[in-house]
Amino acid sequence: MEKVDMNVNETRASLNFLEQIIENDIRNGVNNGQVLTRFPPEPNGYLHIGHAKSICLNFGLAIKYGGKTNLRFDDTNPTKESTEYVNAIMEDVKWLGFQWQEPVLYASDYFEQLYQYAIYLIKKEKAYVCQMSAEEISKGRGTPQTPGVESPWRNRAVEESLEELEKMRNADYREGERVLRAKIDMASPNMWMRDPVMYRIMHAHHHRTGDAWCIYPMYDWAHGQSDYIEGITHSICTLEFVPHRQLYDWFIDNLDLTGIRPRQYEFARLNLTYTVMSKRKLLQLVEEGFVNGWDDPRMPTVSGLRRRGYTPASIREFAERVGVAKRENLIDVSLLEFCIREDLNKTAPRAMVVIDPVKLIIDNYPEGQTEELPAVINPEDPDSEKRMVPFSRELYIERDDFMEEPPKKFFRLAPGAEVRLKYAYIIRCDSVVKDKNGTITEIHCTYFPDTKSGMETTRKVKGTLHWVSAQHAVEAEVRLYDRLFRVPEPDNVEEGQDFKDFVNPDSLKVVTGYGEPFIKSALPAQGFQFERIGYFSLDKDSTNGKLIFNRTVTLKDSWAKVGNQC
RNA sequence: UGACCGAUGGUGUAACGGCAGCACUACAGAUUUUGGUUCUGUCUGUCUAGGUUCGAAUCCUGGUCGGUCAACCA
Repeated sequence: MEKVDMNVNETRASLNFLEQIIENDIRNGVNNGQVLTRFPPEPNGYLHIGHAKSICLNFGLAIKYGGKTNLRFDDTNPTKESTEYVNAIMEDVKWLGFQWQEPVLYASDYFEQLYQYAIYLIKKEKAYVCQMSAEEISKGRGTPQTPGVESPWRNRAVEESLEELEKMRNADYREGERVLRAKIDMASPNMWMRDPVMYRIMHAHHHRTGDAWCIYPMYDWAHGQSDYIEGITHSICTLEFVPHRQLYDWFIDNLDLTGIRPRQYEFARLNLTYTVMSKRKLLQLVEEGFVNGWDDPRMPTVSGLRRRGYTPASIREFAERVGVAKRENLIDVSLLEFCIREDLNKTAPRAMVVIDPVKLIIDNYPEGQTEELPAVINPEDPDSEKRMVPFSRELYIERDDFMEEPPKKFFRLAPGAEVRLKYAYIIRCDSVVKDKNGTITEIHCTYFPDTKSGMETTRKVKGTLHWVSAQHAVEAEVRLYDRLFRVPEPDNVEEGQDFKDFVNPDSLKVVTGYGEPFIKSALPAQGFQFERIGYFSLDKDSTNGKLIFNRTVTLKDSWAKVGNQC
């Protein structure tokens, strides 16, 4: 007995508030200790990193406590929803590594049941058909400080409301002419209790139910009931739904339901610096051509992150580190970047690629000679295999790796300086050739044959450079991605300013670089690390037979640092 | 100035009446065939005023600050 308590206390120390709630419920035998959560996206856009947090939470909780998670599409507003979004969402959830309880569910599966529930409430005199206009209803609701006024239709006969509702369903009315309202309390301090709308008329084609319905339930009249029908135990949503909870409970109470009682809990949604997270705004970026689609690698969408080289594990880790609480937060993107670096560092194959090439010629290396030098594919992996890298007299190195007049702490190549070429020899720079504009076109060096990689040598160098053999190099089209926004809080700019004014015009650059032949054979491995340049991944796109890489410029990488130093 | 939610380093998040801890960031050092990785260290924190208590980040009261709510969106 004592031992159990101690264990509880020990594990408790690291539990978030939702885990505490669930453990309490299990301990108290609530729902026989069953846990069934749900992830309920509206299919009106692609999932973003904020949804990923919710997914990890809902699925993670169920996994931790031996439960299941439903995937339910909250498809109650046909004008905004589509099958394209449904499919994209399913793909993203699967890609993140989670399995929902089959089958996939839809709020629209319950339209008939909801309709019957509505009849029940009308008969109980807890709902009525109102024929005020949207504007009148809104006005009648009052303000948070002042009570609203009751609708003149509020106390109409039950039979009348029943008939009206049927007429609504039978398309006897145009949009806006009738709504079904719950009869609660027009003076409630909670605006959502002032006779909220349950059904509205929409003569719209639904992506699943087609034209079967012309009345559609509102969120509040669909969500809790869907939870109940499915037997959801813990219905977890974001903080802005806190005021809805009272209504959520009211519907369930007044329906006199006797099954598993779902409970709503709220957590703070994710906010990220330099990132817009609202679906509405992301849709604008897509529609107005700021990006090339929902899955543009600069987008904070799950599909965008995927194309950018993020792994499912890194996103799950991020969700874990971000934590769960009820206070507003603004997470630094550097945490997300840390998570992908941490993952890729352990798993990503390495290769050398030169993005901004300048030719380096080793004058004392025999013309026409080629050597195959062994290189480690992944130094973090003890079992890593080796690849052979061709070496010859003419190489490309990074333009930034050479400075004619180096500052004091510059460890790389400069006139008279010595550096090691990774996996190869130590070289010394003797001279440079420039074109008429003063741009360096060739760097001439001497190599020391007795410094070949693996040999003992007394020569000490501070710098090591990556390189590719000019004649063997594979040409690669490289896409460099920077942050989409220039400001930390694009969601929160000053009044009168548009978040789109802060889109970074340089967020995408396409350049041609040169890579080892190895990268060609390693296709289509996901997640590359290029020596000293940073992490790359292969994009799905491949045009003109060229290799396309995503470069995550915002990831920590010394290449960018050097750029800043100069 | 209605109701509700919240307030712990630059950023997140723990501590549930008993030593304010962890991670990210930043900076410094060590290692390094890339300035990466790895390792070590440093800086910085309980919104405020009272109260309860041997003892308060934690409980109570007032204040301050931030957020949410008046769609026939979700």
